[in-house]
Amino acid sequence: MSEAASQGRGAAARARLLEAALYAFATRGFHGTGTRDIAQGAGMSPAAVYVHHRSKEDLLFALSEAAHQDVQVVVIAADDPGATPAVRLRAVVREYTAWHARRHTHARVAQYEMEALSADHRAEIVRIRRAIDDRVRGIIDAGVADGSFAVDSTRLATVAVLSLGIDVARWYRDDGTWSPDEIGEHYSQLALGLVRCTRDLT
Amino acid sequence: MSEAASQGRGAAARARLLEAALYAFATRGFHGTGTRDIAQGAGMSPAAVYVHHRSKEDLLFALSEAAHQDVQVVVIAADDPGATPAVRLRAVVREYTAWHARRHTHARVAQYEMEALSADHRAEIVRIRRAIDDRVRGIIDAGVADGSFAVDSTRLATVAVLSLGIDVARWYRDDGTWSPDEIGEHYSQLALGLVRCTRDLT
DNA sequence: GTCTATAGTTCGATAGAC
DNA sequence: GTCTATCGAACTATAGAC
Repeated sequence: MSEAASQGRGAAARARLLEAALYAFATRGFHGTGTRDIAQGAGMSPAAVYVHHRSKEDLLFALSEAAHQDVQVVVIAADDPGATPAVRLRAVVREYTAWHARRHTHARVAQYEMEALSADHRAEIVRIRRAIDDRVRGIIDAGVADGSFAVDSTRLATVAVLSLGIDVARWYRDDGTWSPDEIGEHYSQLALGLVRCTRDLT
Repeated sequence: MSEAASQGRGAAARARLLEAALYAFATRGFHGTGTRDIAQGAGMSPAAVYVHHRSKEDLLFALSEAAHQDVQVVVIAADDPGATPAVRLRAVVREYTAWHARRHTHARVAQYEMEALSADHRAEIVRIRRAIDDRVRGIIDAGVADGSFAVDSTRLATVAVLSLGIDVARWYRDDGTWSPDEIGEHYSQLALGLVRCTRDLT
């Protein structure tokens, strides 16, 4: 067996374990999930978990970091700094919210299992979250500055807009009425109302 | 010792255990909390837990039911069915949101530990939640009907308005910038914008 | 009603064979 | 790299003394 094939097999096992941990953490929470659940979900023995991951918490961090980086990429891709604040907010809320619906399994782990992370790992996650928060606040600041938006508190409006997207991960079900794209579309309109946007999007 | 005093002492022990369980569940989650943590928090031995409560899950249900009933009472008290939809929505969102900030410990257990409930207990909680959801949707329906509000989907707007309040329980900290009342006040204004309320409150 | 002691299970993680 | 076997600790809940 070639070295590359061996690495490929190892990487595949590592990925299977991550996926099994993801579904288990999302369904029953970090503390409600045993390493035996994860191993069984990946079709391996409990001992195999520790060949590919240092600890159960390490699995959680890998999942949380990947999810946070993913949503950061989505937000950056959706945001055109040259556009008007209304256009920017609409695009960012649409994609941020749709992500939390489409990737609700990842989102649940990322948003609701942070307390189970080690202090170092949590600090790294907080760093990414802060970057996302700052970008959204920058958009709302710009909208208030140019008169597009009217809110009493930019910070509280930012928290509220992000809350709308985050909470989708709590209630979204795959067999629900709306698709992730529909939710993103609706919510981006609701967000413009929330900041009392008085300019159209052109 | 009189029978009344004995009952009083028993009730006090029961309450201490409930409070210890509340803080533990809110901080580390249901599965992250041991019965030893609860007993220690109440200043008792692990065995004493089972004199006053049937199981750990029974403690969770008692806390979740009390919290849900409390928020239902707050919502009903805030809602005057004879008032305009704008006045009703403003009052309900203000009190609902302020409750999630003021009672953020109770709210975290109620909103984020439902999966740990038994099927029967969860069904009872869902019943209360549905009544709250229906009341808020009724207000938004009334606002759309009389032209006060303009939303594409009443159901999705209802979910969004409730999400704003619920998510406060996730991020609120006692040492934060805003008081529960301030958050309720701000959020009730944001909610009126979200439903594109075009009538003033008089 | 509270305690000590513990039953019986499951936990995260490791040792060592292959 | 995967397995079986298992360690030592923690878990929920109970038994029985006082």
